[in-house]
Amino acid sequence: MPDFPADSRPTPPVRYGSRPTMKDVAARAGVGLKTVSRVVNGEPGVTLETESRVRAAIEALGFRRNDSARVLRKGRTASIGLVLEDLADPFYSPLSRAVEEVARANGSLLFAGSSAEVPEREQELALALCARRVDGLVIVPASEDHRYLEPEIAAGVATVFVDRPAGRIDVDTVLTDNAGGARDAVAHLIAHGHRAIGFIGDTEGIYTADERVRGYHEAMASAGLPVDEGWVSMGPTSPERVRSELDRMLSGPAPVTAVFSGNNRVTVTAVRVLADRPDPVALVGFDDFELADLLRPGVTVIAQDPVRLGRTAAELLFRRLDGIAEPPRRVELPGRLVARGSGEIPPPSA
Amino acid sequence: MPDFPADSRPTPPVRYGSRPTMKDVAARAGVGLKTVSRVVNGEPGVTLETESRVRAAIEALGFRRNDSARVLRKGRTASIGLVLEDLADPFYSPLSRAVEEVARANGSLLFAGSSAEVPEREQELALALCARRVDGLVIVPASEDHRYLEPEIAAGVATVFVDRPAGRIDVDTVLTDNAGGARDAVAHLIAHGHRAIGFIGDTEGIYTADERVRGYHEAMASAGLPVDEGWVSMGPTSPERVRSELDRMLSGPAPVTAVFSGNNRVTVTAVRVLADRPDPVALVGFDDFELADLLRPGVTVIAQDPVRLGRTAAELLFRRLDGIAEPPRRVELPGRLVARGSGEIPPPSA
DNA sequence: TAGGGGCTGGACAACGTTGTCAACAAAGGG
DNA sequence: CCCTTTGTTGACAACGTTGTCCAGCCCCTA
Repeated sequence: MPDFPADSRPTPPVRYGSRPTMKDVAARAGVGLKTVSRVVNGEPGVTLETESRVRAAIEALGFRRNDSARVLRKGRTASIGLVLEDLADPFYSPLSRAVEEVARANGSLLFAGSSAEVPEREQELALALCARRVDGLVIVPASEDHRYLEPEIAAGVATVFVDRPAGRIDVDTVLTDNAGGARDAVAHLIAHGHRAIGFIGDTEGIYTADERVRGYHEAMASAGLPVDEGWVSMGPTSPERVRSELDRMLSGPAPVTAVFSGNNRVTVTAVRVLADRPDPVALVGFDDFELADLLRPGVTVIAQDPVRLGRTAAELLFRRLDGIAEPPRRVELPGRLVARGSGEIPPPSA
Repeated sequence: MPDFPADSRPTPPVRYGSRPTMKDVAARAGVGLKTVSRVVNGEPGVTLETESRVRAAIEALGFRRNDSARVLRKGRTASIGLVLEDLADPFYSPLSRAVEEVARANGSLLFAGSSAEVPEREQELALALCARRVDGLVIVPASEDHRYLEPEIAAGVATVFVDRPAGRIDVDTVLTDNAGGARDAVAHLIAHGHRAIGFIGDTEGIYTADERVRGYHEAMASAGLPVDEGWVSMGPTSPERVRSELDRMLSGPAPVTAVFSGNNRVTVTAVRVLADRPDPVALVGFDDFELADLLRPGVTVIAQDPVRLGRTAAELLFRRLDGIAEPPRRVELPGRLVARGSGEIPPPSA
């Protein structure tokens, strides 16, 4: 029941392919542009009667506010970017979900992208996100030098690194205590009687890989155990490499009796390889994975908490966006040893 | 070696907190606004000498083009949106990675969001993405009525549904042949001698769940087998429910000798439950999962191809954006039965 | 009934970019 | 030597929204 003659002004036709704007809505409702804006944004100062007329026009035209224009005007985009190694990696996908959850709670949308462990791609992605003027960035770095982010950070893009630290810039960082977890893993094997323990890790230069091998060496050293040079292998986590390295370690001149695997992909391959062997070999893996408890024996792991990692990082980010100005923080979350059987296999001689 | 006196005009200071614009760059380089735009976009018609002066200014100021403004001007955002049930679900994360990969190949960024199976949240997310003026949407629907998308689609937002069809609108869709896969699964169990086969599926109303239970009934019917009313259970995939339903089916008055589980979460719980039983129970699951081959017995599954699902959907979307105008297409990808042992266990009596 | 105060509504500029168009200089042809 | 052509450059409007500010209007009071 419109209280004005419905046909007193021509209603513009719904144009396909080009969207109606506030101007169109205003024309159709017979009000000013700003009044439409007020209705759309729930601002006060519009009579109920005017508001309902505007709402009817919005409905009729299928109007939806253009947030690009809004962003341009307001400065804030209410979106954050996430750059990680691989969206599909079972370790990172709960992390991204946690980031998304926090973003949602703060009214933000999430841009997500995978670097595929290629430094140039990380940079390309991060800068593309900055060009979109994301309010903040959560980054699992693949590169070693992040000075390229300095202008962005100076311009106010809140930035938090997760899982691995940033290179050559000082920013908020959320990490797991990788070296500590590795020490625990190796100490666990030593406690079960092992002396010859192999380590198969990810490519050298990746922070987590380096920290874990460091923890391995520390644990061996503090137990007074020598490390044979063939016991440590760093490289790509491809099944082929892991398989051949494992075979080498288990059958070389100084064979290992236990294996510490440096991440979940390595662990999975290791489980496969070890299952083919006649004698059981002790195994502890870094990173938990689904069904680890269902295997026989269950796989003992150092479990990180990817959800907490992501949540902590995102919360830190939004605290920055709320204007908290503290020096960059470095949060380190503990790993947790979950004993399931594979790590408690004694050495053959014992 | 600038060929103009470096101090002939005052260089504006780098303002922190607010970013330099093309205007700033132009002022610093002593050129017009449009010339900066040309350099930034690699348009022809700029002398090498002018270009280098502009580049120097860009470098010095840390300028990065504001893509929000660009989007506003150009209309296309070079970004697409992905709405799915759960970013962290091991089934959907390879799908999202595949979508991301195709987006990247087409020069687009990806907005990702989880609906958590809540219809309102799906709609809220999809419309928020439309307000950001994404060029297209890939949606794994959680709701039953998608007419709310009609104005968006009319306005040119390319839209593709994956894994589940859209409700009450006619759009491009990419699905797995769920009923067919379910028929294969049940037929496989029947071929191994089973007559009493239970089905535990996801909540009724979810398309894939309904299709799979339909396939189950079809396979039983076409083998001339009756279905006891206690053999079919639909509901949430929580471990508690799955456990109690399984226990009920296996020990009731008409106990089943084999189980067909309706998705990977159900399957995982089923494996756990069945591992606790003294006698082996045959099991086939819908959806493959990592390590299914490592369990003893290996778990027989109907494998979908989430990567292909995602890739196909995204490619369809970009084909639409390239202006292909065909009626909406419905692509159905086959499932593949992977026999690993658990499905080949004979019934106890045999 | 005139004047003042509180609401409501609209005109206008600005956000940073790109498309259009015209100005200008240098080069070439008659 | 002038006119045309080619190539380089910049002024200006427009994209759709929001913030500022001012003009009416209504109601109340004196």
